[in-house]
Amino acid sequence: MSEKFYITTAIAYASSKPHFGNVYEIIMTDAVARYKRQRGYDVFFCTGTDEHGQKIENKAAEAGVTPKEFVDGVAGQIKDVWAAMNSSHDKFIRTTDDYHETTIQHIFQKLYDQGDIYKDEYEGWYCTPCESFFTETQLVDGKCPDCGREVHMAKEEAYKFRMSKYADWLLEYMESHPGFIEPEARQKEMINNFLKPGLQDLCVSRSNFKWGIPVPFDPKHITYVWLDALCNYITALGYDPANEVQPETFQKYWPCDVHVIGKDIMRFHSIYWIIFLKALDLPLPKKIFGHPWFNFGMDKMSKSRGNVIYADEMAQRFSVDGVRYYALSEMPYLNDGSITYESVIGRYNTDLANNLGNLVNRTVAMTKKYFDGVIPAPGAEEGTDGELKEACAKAVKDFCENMDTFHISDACSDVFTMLRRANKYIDETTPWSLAKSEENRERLGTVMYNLLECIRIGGVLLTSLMPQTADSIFAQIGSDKRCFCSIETFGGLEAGKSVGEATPLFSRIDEEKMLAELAAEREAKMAKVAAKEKAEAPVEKPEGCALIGIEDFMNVELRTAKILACEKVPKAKKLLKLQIDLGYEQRQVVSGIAKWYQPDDLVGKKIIVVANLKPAVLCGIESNGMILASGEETVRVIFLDSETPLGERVR
RNA sequence: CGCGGGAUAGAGCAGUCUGGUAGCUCGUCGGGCUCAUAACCCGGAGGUCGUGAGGUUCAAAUCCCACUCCCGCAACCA
Repeated sequence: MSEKFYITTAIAYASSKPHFGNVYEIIMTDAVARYKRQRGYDVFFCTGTDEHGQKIENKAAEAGVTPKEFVDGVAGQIKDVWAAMNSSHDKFIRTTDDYHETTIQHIFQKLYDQGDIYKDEYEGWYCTPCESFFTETQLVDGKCPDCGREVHMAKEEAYKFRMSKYADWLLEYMESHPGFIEPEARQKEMINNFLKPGLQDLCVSRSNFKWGIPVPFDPKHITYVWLDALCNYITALGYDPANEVQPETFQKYWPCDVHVIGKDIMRFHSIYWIIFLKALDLPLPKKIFGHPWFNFGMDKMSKSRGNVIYADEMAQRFSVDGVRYYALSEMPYLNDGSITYESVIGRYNTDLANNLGNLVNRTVAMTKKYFDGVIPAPGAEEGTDGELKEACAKAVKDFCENMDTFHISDACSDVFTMLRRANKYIDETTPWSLAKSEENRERLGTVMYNLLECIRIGGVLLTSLMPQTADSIFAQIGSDKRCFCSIETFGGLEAGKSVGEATPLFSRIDEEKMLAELAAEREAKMAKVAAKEKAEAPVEKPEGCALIGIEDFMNVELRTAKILACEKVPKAKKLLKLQIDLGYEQRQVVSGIAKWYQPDDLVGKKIIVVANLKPAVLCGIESNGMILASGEETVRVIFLDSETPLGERVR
């Protein structure tokens, strides 16, 4: 019986259609899954959608549909994009699937019964009109990020998971299991940033919105995202703590061999997920791989920049395999990759059309021409035949090593190095010269055979990266020997069979022309976005706050002050540390305006401060007050006339 | 002094663990070939290997030390 291999992607959040950056994960995971299948593993490849949460609830409300209707639509789009990328997943789980919801309730109950989950209070900033809690960092100017109104400290009952109980065990586990998280640097990040400082208990329920899985014994609460979402990896296999015996699928495939995730959610997988599993007394996944992201040129992709690239739209231009190959070959192992149309077209033309496509085309065409399309039997080894064979053997070996360690772009280049060697081999052997005299017939046959065999080996390797292209290669060289076992030694291709039609695999792209088209399209998109913004801008009247009496206002003690000294807070990106003079006393204030003001430019300026604000500590530095400033995207401090006396009350 | 990764030709990267001629892809310039998709093959130019006339060594991109700058993670707009 063959060895199993369970591989997952993170489930995609069903709030909007995924763009090219989001699609890398499914392509990469699919490539690994296909590769493992080829190597004879019994693979289970799972992906899906995360469909609960407040953001979806809000988006649905905006769209005027129920949350379920909303996620049905987006999940459909996501499935379509996955299909457009030719994903071969075995399972697509949705967190709104009934078996998942039931099981999550059982899991919640079990963890509660055994004391890992306990009832507590959640404390945070609460916006009453929005019925929402926010963390410190979510607030915008100390106000509700959604409606801009005042928030206040409030408590709400909530269920928490006792992470602290498992913290020591996990630290010990991570430190004794190098390679558990890859790339290795990410494991260090987790240990140093989260485990060593100590773990906070995690809030696992919410009661301020409804769209989620109800807590079974306390239905006014719903299960908060991470417990719900992460458990998809086991519910998808049929796990349920209520089962006497777990189903065969679960027994067979769990534990997971690798969770492929984006580096941004590493923390949830490597800490919370592992602890949940420990609490459920289940075996741990063998590996978590955190991949980087694609940026557009130097920028993050965003709608307002007009640079969002959708994979399915790209596929219309560059074909599915063009997109797959680009993503796989261009993404670095550790750091973020960058996508530009120049590089997409470059990869496509150089590697796919010229190196691969043209090699197949010229080889098949010559086989047709010189041997009537029948694959000749090879004769004695001569000249650089040995070098070609060595190049093939090396490619197979390197490719496997790189695929096994998720160095996908290196694996890509292993194949193309071999193909380049084959092109060179044609030049070395000059089949067209050999074809001129009958006495070279056997040599010519050997050369053609070697080329076709080399292409076949390439086809086997490319099967996981570019499935459709591989199909086409095998059709053209007239072989269906596609298993890995057939390329362990050179010479698996069967002589005597007929090659197929020589059809170009990838037709070259006119770079200038396409870039012009793309530029025009982008401009149109930008114009649309700009027009939309313009149309919306004047309408955008702030909601404002509730009316207050003069006494409320007078509770805020605003006073004039002068900046005596100012410096950057060393380790902070956004903070400036100011020494201010109120006339009657001097104080230190920390303000998040470093992005807009140079420290020297502020010294001597007069400003307004909130003088009776409770002290706070930011980045380890105490702040006693707040400087008045306006704006969000661009912040402008409110400066006073230089004649203004210090310490005056502002009203 | 929060933790980690990095700086190598115009661009993107390998080489660093295990010191010993600086390499690959793209681009560029020149040549070759004509089977093929103006493709393919060969050659040239282009590098103080971030800085320190630092340290160790017969020998340093590689090991050690100091510094500068970038990036990731964390923290942070009172």
